[in-house]
Parts: sequence; C-alpha cells; structure tokens
Amino acid sequence: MKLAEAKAQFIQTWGSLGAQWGINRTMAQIHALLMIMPDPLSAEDIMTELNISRGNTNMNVRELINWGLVERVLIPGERKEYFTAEKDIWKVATEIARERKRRELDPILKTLNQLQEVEGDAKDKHVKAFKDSIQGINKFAHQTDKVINSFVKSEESWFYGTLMKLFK
Amino acid sequence: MKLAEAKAQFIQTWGSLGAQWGINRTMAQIHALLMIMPDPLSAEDIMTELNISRGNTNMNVRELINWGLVERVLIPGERKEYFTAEKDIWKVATEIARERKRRELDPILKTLNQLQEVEGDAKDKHVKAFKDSIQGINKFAHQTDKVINSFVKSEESWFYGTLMKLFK
DNA sequence: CCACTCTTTCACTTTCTTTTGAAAGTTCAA
DNA sequence: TTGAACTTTCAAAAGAAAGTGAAAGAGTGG
Repeated sequence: MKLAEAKAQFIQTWGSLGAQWGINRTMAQIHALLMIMPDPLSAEDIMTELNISRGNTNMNVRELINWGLVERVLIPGERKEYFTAEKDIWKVATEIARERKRRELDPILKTLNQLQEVEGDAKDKHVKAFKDSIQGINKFAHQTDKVINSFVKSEESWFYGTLMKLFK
Repeated sequence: MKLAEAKAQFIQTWGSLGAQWGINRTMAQIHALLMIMPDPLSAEDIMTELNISRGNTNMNVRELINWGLVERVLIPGERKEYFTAEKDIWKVATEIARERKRRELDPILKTLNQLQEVEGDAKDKHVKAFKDSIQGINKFAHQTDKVINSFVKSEESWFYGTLMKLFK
C-alpha cells in the first residue's frame, strides 16, 4: 500500500470512529491528519488535505484545542499559525477521558443525586422500582467516576502502578 | 420531587446521554423507560409514555433487542408482546461494551493491521511518522481489546477478581 | 495610518438522521 | 377461511447537524 492511500484510509477510519462516539467527523479527521504528520500544518494545509472550507477548519481546530488534543505552534518568522497534535496515544486517551468526564459524567452524577430524592410510598412498586434503578445507576456512575479519575491522573495512581504497567 | 417528574427527567437525561454516545435518542429513552418500570410494557404503552409513533417504537425496540438490552416477554393469555429491560446496570454495561466492541473495535483492529504494511523508505520522515502513529494506535487498540474482553467475561476473569470486587 | 495577511464569524445551504403514519403483512381464534 | 388484533415496513416529511464562503475583524510591518 502506498503512503498516500494509507493516510487517506486512516483519516477516513478515524473520522467514522469519531462519528460513532459523538464526535464531529471533521474534527476527528483533522485530529487524525495532525497525528500522522511529522511537522505542524497550517489552516491552509488542512483545508487542502481534507478538502474542507476555511470556516469549517477554523471551527474544528478551535474545538480540538479546547479538548487539549491540538496545539497552536508559532514558527519563527512566519505569520501563519500552525497546528500539531499530541502523538502519544495514551495521552490522547487520557485527554479524551478527562474531557468527556467533565462534560458528561459530572453533570449526570449531579442529576442522579437529585433523582434519588423522589417522594412517595416505598411500598408502591413503581416508586420502589424507580428508586432501585436510580440507586444502582448512581452507584455505577460513581464507581465509573473513580476509575476514570484514576486513569486520568495515572502518573501517580494505584491504577497506573498496576494496570497500566501491565499493558503499556 | 414527584415520581412522574423524576421519571420524565431520568428518561430525558438517559436519552441525551445516549445521543452523546452515538446511540439514537429514542432508543435510549425507551431503554430508560423499561429500566425503571417494574413490569413489562407493550408497544402501545411505550408509544403513550414517550409520545412517539408506532413505527419508531417498533424500530427502536427491535434494535434494543439486537443489542441484548431488552427482551420480549409473553404474558400468558395475551396476544400482545411485552418488553422488559435488564435492570442490573453492570450487566447493561457489559452488554453495551460487548456490542460496541464487536461493531467498532473489531473492524478497526483489522484496518489498523492492514495499515501497518505501508510501503516506503523508512528514512522518509513522512513514512516514519505514519508508521509510528499507526503502530502506537494499533498497540493501544489491542490492549483496549484485551481489557474489554476481560470486562465482558468478567465472571471468570482476573479483571473481575481484582477490579470488579473492589468496586461492586 | 495604511495595506496586507491571516483568522474568525455567521447567515445560508447542504447533507444526513430520525420520525411519522398509512399500508401491507402476520398470526390466530373461531 | 375469515377477520380482528397486533406487528412490521417504507416512502415521504421534518428536524438536526455540519459545512460553506463571503465579509468583518485583528494584528503587523512599513
């Protein structure tokens, strides 16, 4: 397989992977592109490589920077901004985990805690079923939260000490 | 908070959670509804509770059954089909993990393996950067695969023995 | 302060997903 | 075999999400 072809396929695959996980396809594609390029790219470069518009490029690059997956790079003597992505996939994974936790899990934990305080006769089976479900989910969510926290600050944690070393 | 209100909010929350994770919103809502109901519901019941059409209900219930998250229940003497969802959230989580792995991770592993065989001079920095990225991701994916496998058949595994007991 | 280069914004368009509801299909008791 | 009860399908409509590109904005060197 030729490099160009392989590159295209990788970008394509990473893009649809992102889409399945609720991440904008273009955003994932830009990320893929920057991951496999040895040097930083300009907005122009990205537009050309992926055949997307200026506006779209700008929006999604900005979002990637928000996620902490991409960085602005200034090349001395150049006016343009360049962009580059973290290439250590473990760091990428922890960044994503951190970000999704913050955006999704944390609000859910809040909601679930509220939902536990539903009033009603504990003998009513509807009330009981509801409370049981919420309690189970709440417990699960808190445990998931713990696991993700460990993963995210894995440098120092027990999780890293045991699990990560086994795999990395 | 009243039960009805809490129910509505839970369904709503679970629905948008699903949406963020690439699962159809209605599908997640039906799942939420079935999880908190003590008894099985008919298609009619689901339509009424969620204000959705017959076709939509049918499609998404079928999909939930495919995922292994919902079961058909036949009530003796009744012609209608009833549906119920697994209420143990740990089982739900392993079902989802199993299914997403099968649908997403497995195909990716295949693609990544192919992409490693890109031809080209290893001294060309573009080729090198590409190969390095793919190799890193490939390794990561295989390790993720192992972890998920352990999680999915957690009854028997080391993963269960150590991790799960700590949390469950 | 102007001219130039690059970045950001945003109203509009396009594309993709989801939902609907009527019609066709299936099942089963009588 | 019929028809009532229920389920499934599917084409069309609605809705949501993403992408475009022209115009406005920002920063910089002359």
